[in-house]
Amino acid sequence: MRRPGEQTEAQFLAEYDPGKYERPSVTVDILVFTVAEEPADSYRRLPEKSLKLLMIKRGGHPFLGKWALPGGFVRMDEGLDEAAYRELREETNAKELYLEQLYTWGDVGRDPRTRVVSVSYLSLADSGGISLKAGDDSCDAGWFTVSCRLTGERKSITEDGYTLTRTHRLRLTNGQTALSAVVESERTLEGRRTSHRWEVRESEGIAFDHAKLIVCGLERLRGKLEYTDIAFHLMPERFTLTQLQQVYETILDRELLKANFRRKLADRVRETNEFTKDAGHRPSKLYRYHPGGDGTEPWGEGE
Amino acid sequence: MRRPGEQTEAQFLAEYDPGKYERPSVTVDILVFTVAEEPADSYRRLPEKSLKLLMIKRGGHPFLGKWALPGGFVRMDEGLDEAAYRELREETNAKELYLEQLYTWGDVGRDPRTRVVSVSYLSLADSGGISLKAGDDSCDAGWFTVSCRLTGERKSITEDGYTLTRTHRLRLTNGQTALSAVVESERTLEGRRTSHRWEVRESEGIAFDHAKLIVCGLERLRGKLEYTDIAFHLMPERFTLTQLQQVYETILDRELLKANFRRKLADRVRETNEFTKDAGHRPSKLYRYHPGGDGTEPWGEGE
DNA sequence: ATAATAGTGTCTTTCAGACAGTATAGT
DNA sequence: ACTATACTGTCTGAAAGACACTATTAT
Repeated sequence: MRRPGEQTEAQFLAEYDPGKYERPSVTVDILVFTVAEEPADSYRRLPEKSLKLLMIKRGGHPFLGKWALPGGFVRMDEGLDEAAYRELREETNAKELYLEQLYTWGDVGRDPRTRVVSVSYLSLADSGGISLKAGDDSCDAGWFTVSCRLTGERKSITEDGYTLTRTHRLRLTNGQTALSAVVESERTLEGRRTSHRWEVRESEGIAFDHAKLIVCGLERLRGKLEYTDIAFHLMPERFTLTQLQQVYETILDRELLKANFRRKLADRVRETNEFTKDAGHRPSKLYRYHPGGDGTEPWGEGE
Repeated sequence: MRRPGEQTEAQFLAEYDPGKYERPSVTVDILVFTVAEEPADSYRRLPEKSLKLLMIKRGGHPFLGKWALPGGFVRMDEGLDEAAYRELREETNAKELYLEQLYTWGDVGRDPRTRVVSVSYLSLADSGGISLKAGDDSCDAGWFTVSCRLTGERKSITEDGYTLTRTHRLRLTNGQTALSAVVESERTLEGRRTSHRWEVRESEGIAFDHAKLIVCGLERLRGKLEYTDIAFHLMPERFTLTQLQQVYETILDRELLKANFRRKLADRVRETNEFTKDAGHRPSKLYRYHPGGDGTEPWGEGE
């Protein structure tokens, strides 16, 4: 860096020694969500839906036997998105998944091995459900039903601002396996300075700090659901409007009024001539996604 | 990773060799925006405002003499946000800046020295303008007036989706120094798969791929302006509603109707007993930010 | 008085929310 | 006939957009 006038850029690059400084490792971690149908209670009732998240059982240290998000180290010759796609292909048989960068986590102590900076991604699979690759000798993958509830909210006003602390209880279940965690989100305003921190308070069965990546990603998924067309990545090619509404309701964890929902999504959807059949009630028209909608897919990356 | 049963986690960690794999470097790059007043034309007219961005002149290779975003390598013992704050303090005298993570850039060839993954941040300074540190021997910092215009938009419909290409012309000026770039954003939908790429087509005087970080960050700033209270970080402690409106207009690059603007922001603002004076016209009431507003600062990170 | 900005009132349109009603398959 | 879902019509109130109007200071 010093005495730059004495070197051309080409000389500088030729003599550059990348080994001079110690560096963090860089990984990608991917939140793969899907909405799946639970077995139906009765021949008439529509099946319930639930939100699922793909987790991988760790086959090595650290956190041996705990469950982690799919992901891994970024190689020197691949971009970040590329690495995320590669990791996805290593775990699943799906090729065409939605993928979007979420947030980058780089706290100092978050991996016991060494300093790790982790770029998290959001991925969505259609409710047909993608198939998982047969587990290698040392690892195992599974879809976990996600439930995340706000269990506490505390706002304390200080003289110069406030602190808003929200406590979330995350539960992941897959058959007899149950994982859980308590994650706190703390938003502070002090004068002009704001900060937002996520902290894992308890974590049972979930590796690393992945519980907070999950809770944070879930909030983002909910947010984006309301102002983008992201939901269609969770749908099969053809679907009924009720199915679409169920996907919204499942993720938002709240009921919506049918008439209003249909009005709002009418311009993002095109009807087909097909109908469902063999349900215990009136058949329902099938629709396809129609992207042109209103054109206002809002800006940028990351959101 | 192999034969995990033979080792405890403690043993594994003790023997872990972080030097085994080659790793990327990790940097932070910060977009520091502010809105500044241009010198007034007449004693009566209100001064015009313009959006400014902090840039640093490179004092070493690579890109010697070009202008880059403030930033630098993340140290092994500091978190990402911490690194961003440290870099900001190294360049400016401001302590209390708004800081928010934006996006992480990790294309393979983006730095000629070595593989660099760069976490970009958005920072806002109030229009009082923060003072810059005296330049070191080898570098120089300055506020550049930002202008970014959409110069082309092309949508091509394919059989299975579409491609939307938008071309932006970015101009940065500071006195006689003028930098410019052409940045393309390409959004593709093919069946279920979507992708979004940013590409720098031309870049005059701007180091690395920073032109695209700037254009992408600017889009995010515009987006967030409309649905968060982010704008108040650009305001001094007390301000008039017209000043606040000017900040919105400057960033959005479009005029707003006064009555509607005031109605919309009424609940985020508290009046004081003070007024401006010595303007060539009716004095204006001064306001303060009132956070409680509607409480709906929407979710998560990044976003 | 005048120029320039400060600030208010109100009309219209759009849209979200709520809810009541009709339609139609399968058993 | 009955059940469960499919689908539509319409009322209300809130908010966005547009615009016209009044108020107040320094020169």
